[in-house]
Amino acid sequence: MTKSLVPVFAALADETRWDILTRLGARELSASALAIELPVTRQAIAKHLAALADAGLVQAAPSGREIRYRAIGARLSAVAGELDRIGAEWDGRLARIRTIAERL
Amino acid sequence: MTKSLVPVFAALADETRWDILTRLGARELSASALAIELPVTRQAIAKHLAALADAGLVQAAPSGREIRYRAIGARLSAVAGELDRIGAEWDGRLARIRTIAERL
DNA sequence: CCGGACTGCAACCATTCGGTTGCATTTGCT
DNA sequence: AGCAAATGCAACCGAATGGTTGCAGTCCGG
Repeated sequence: MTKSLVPVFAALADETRWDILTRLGARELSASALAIELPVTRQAIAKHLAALADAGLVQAAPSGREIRYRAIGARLSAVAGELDRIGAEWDGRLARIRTIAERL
Repeated sequence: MTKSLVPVFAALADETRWDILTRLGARELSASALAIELPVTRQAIAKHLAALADAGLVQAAPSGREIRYRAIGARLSAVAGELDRIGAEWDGRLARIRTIAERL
């Protein structure tokens, strides 16, 4: 496993996308609704939502003629878990090497 | 606080950079040494290292005429912590809203 | 049933970005 | 001292990316 993670970070590596995410973390909103609050076009937001949905960070909820989105915190936490694991592994290995070096 | 995080994700949003990071997580290496193992130029790697150092994910250790780098796992874990916190917050709020909605 | 609100698709534009080549500079080792 | 190895800087290139405008399609409400 260990499937890339990179696409997720790519999705998170944009200020506008974070703006969208934090709002969706507070309440469900449609693309048009977001377009009113943000300084960009609705189409731009639609693209961002597609990217976020692709990364599993957001979920679409069709409701009548509009589509509301909500942020998936669990996804973010899962990524956090992987990151923490990797970080610990790095520090662990380097510490082990240092120990060996000091023994010489 | 809550300073952007975005630059860090930008640094992590590249496959080559992860390749570099994982190798530096195993052992310290110089830019030239990395250039031998990876399918890109040394200059490209130098740029990546600069970006990673900027994000605090890597630390330079000058040693004679070469500069060895090592991955900073603690930094990654710190970011993981922030992410987890945010994710939990999102799910918390949405759950609270759902509870209120069901009470109607 | 028809008009307005919302979404979807496509072309296009400017900027950023990953990567390369080329050259200058520093620094260690014999 | 002098050569080889390592880094640094700069210009340049193609592809990806965030954003826009414009238009076609869909779907609820009076």
